Amino acid sequence: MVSERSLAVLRVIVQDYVASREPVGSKTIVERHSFGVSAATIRNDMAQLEEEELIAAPHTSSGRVPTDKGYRVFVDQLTDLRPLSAGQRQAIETFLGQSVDLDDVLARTVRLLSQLTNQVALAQYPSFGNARVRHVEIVVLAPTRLMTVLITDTGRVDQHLLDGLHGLDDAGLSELRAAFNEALGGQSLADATQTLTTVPASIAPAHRAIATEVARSLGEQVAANRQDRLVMAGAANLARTESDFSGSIFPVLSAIEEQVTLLQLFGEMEIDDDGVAVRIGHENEGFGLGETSVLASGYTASGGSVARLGVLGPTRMDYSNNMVAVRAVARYLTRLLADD
Amino acid sequence: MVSERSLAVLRVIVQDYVASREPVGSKTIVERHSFGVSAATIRNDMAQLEEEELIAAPHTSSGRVPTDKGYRVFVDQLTDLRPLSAGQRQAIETFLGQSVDLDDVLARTVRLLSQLTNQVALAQYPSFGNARVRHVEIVVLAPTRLMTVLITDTGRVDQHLLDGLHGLDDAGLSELRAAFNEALGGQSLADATQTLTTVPASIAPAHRAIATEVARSLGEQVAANRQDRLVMAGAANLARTESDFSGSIFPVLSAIEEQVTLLQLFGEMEIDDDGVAVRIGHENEGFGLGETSVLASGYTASGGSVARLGVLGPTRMDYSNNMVAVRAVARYLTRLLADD
DNA sequence: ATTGGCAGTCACAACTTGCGAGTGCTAAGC
DNA sequence: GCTTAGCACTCGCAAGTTGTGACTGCCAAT
Repeated sequence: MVSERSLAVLRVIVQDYVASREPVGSKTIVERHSFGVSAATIRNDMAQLEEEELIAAPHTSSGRVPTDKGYRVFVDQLTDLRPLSAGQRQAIETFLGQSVDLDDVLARTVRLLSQLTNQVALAQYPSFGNARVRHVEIVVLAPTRLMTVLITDTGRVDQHLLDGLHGLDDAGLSELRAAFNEALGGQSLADATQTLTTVPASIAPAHRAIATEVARSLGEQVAANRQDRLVMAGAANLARTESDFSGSIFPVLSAIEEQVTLLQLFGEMEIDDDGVAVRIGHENEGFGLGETSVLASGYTASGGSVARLGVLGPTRMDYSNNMVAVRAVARYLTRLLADD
Repeated sequence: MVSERSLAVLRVIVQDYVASREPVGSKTIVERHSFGVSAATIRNDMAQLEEEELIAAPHTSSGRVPTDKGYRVFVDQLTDLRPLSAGQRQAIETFLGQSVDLDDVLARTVRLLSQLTNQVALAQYPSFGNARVRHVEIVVLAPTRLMTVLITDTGRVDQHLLDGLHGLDDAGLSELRAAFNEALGGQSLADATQTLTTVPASIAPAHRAIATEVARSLGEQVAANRQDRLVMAGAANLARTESDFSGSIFPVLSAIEEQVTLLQLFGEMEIDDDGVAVRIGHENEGFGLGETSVLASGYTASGGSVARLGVLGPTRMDYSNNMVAVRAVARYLTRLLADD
């Protein structure tokens, strides 16, 4: 079992190592922190911590470095995150307050978060949730090519191309447009999926084939709401912290370009009430991110749907500070998007 | 003046250096290429090239490396770019052919291009050009918050949020929706800007204030068509080629996150008929990209508007190969987007 | 349980050395 | 006049060497 003081020692080891990037030894600890005991005692505690695999020595007779397990214990012990400074709160409000649309809100959010944390920031687009169909538009791009546009009352807009269609005239187009809008307008997306299949039957035979295609296309758009998109900012911060990665940052950059991977990773993280979830180092091994940690929180969009946002960086990061930033931004975003 | 053979020597120096990343000496040249002369002669030619500042020696008595000026001469001499292999053509077609909408086309394009070149690939969204208004939608997100959506017949969709509005009921909303669609539908964007200002006058006084706001919002959307967006892929390739940059890749990554910068850079590049423009090294100094080269070509979108696409990478890159890839993808994209 | 002391370990930086690649120059050859 | 062989010279780089300093682990004393 690790003593209370040993945990305190772990804490300062993590803090000092994160701050200085250098293995920390017993002597530095007693110098920089007032433990009221001698270096030798600290050494005994460190032996305990090493026994439990919370810290490790990069090479014999050098200072110690936290292991992933050590970071985990450290993070789990963090309970009272101290709030942001007034200036930082101010920055969030002024920066996000000027957004013009959802795209803009999220773009600004990730830029802000990456600046607050000096890490890569990620945000997931909110899913449709219980949105309703606001309007359906069918646009002719070329004689045989159409685009369908689906607008929901949560402000999301989806487009889809259709090609290789024949025999559609202006009258038919009007008929289709009217029929789909009539049938779908105001319906929830869940209902719309059902309704869609019945529309083609009500269309004049001459255009029924096209109607079926359009229905299929819209169906895909409705279905597509689940595979959300992701916005990202601050990838340059990875280059700054490059030396925290054993090899090149190439695999890390590759991994974060794969949005699918990140969405899956986000999806696996369980966020407890109002908090921030943390995945550390090897816990992300399967995603090609074994040397990075991910912090995530959730925000609520106007439709009531919950989406994720967070930061990603080297295992050696300032967890305390970054958790505060992620939580604060998530909360503010929820407030901003709330139906006020 | 540089002799004909000296230029040939420059050519092989560039090729060998790009391939091996090592300064190339006179001996290696005669070994690997059949010039029919001895190393000493090559040395004389190299002295000529050095005189003209086309090559330089990293340190006394080591092989030579092309200067930016050397790359420039090399690129300008490239005339007959040999076409892509059949397999690569096939890859382009199958990969881009499955796209579902414009977002998807461009996302696939940059991914493809970054794979073909092993560099960072960029593509600019086509601007509205001479598009026409297809439909205007006004969506209520919350009692005092609206979203305006503008759809054009080129398939572009723009959204904009409005906040702090009061006194809008369902009837007013219908009136606005009808009035704006009636007034704008089918108009070119240039005309729409004028028309917009006249709409509020036709609205019942109770909603005129809101109508003015909506008109302003739509006006901004029309205006926003000129500041285009950019998509990007393959940033990880920068990490792969990291050693080609003198310091860290941090400044480079920072620079390419600034889309404004890149759009400006693209804007400054003049693309001659059906070709590929190249900016080398220090020519991009002002953009914080003094150690990178940018290749760009243009493609034509359905509206007839021309947008840019290209790749960015370290000065030491395979210009020949990459120019071929950029040109081929640009051409295919134009064909794909053409009204066929 | 805590402490001072001490021997032992090991990474790292500074320095030295030898090697090899490559150049520039000169004088002779075609 | 262009080309060539030969040779002295220059350096970067890798390998080997040494000294230093930071730590640890253990032991005996408090």
